[in-house]
Amino acid sequence: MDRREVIRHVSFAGLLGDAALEALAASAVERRVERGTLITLEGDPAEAMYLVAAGRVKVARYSAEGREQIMHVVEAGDHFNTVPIFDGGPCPATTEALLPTTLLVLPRAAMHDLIQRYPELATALLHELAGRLRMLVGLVEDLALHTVHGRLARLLLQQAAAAKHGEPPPPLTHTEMAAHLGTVREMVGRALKSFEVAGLIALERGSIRILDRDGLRKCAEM
Amino acid sequence: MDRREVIRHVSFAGLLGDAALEALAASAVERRVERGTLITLEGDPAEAMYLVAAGRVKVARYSAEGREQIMHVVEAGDHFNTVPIFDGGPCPATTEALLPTTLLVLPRAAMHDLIQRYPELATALLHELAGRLRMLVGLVEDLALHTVHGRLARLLLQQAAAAKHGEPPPPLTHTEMAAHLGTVREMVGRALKSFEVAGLIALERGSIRILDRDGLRKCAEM
DNA sequence: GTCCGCATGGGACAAACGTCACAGCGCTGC
DNA sequence: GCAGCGCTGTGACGTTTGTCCCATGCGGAC
Repeated sequence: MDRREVIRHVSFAGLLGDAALEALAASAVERRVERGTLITLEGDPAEAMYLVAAGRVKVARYSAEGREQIMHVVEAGDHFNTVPIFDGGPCPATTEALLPTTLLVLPRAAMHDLIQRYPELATALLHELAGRLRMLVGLVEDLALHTVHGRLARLLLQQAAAAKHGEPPPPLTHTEMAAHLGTVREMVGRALKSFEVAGLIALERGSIRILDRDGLRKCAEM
Repeated sequence: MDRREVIRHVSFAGLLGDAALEALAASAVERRVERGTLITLEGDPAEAMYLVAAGRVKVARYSAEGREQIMHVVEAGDHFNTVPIFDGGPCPATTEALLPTTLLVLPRAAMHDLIQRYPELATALLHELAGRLRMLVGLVEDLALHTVHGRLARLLLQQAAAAKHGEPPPPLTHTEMAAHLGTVREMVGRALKSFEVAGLIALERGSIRILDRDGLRKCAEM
């Protein structure tokens, strides 16, 4: 696919004019990576931010014992590693391709240059970063103020909502859900089981069907 | 104090030219609030962002049972409620003055206008939001991947580091620490006690002295 | 087919965490 | 002084969460 075509479909393209889009496309370097490729490592110096042209990327941190906390999953049209480009620090998280992925690499210098020339780009990025901040505030609230059951119920409801809005996210494994929820695989399995015996969900091979949306919402407040 | 004088001392003033600073000052409305005043409420529509000219403001979320999770404490020269101005959503958190506080209120429309006229302002805000994001990623990691002991050890080390860098933060009560750490008062008390018997800290009336910095750093990894 | 890796299910147990209750202490305001 | 309030200290208890371990099932690679 043409790079310009890709750029036209990034999440914040609507806020940019044609000239800015052209310039973005001209500054980007394409890079294809396989599933499992580590794109940035937490703590490494950051030279670029990335747009996902196709594929999917996981943004996460890891404990010394190897437990994973996912901050965000970046879909096609979205960006990552944006923070260090603007605050000048090292990469804040480790990022890994979850699928064969095509990236557009935007070097720091190029971004700063583009922002000078196309102020609309700065506005668009402010919008993006603000949204990301809101998401993270939600994640903090979840982790600090709710039980695993509550967080899981919320995750299930979110997934269901996303599925209705067109883009059906791939079914997550228990391990992946655990990494989103700040817990471990076994807890997810047990919590799902308890939702099933309570009649809130039906566990089918590889997928979960919600039977009692309101019941789940009750659980979500724990 | 003169409003312009205040604006000159906001954290990101260094990135702005004189004209932009003047314009910011001209757009701001001053507001004084007592300690304990709620400035924004989570979920309310947002009309403005705020600069703290003097005082201190707490940004937090609350569970249904009343437990508090502090996202951030805003000191003089810093800003808050910035997210909803740029992503268009409601206030993401409840904010409360911890001291008698002087605010500069920057209405959404004024900010958008200023950014059009002074693109440097957008750059400065990108820098700010990126830094805030990095902080929150750290908070998420803490909550998801570390025990209360580990988080507390880190908090003590941070406070000590901040004290060395000139601005001695006010000693926190156990309840306040708990709100930072996503736990409850009793846990903080017990964890401090355990650090004391381990010889890592000395508990003095109202303040905590670090005796074994390296020992604390070890604990911080839990 | 067999083997292997990965996802799942589940039991037993231990550690971490939160709740409740109560007591003491120091300060402020009356 | 004394009452009231907020901060602290502590013990007992139950819940939540995490760890370890093993068994099952499924699918792809060989």
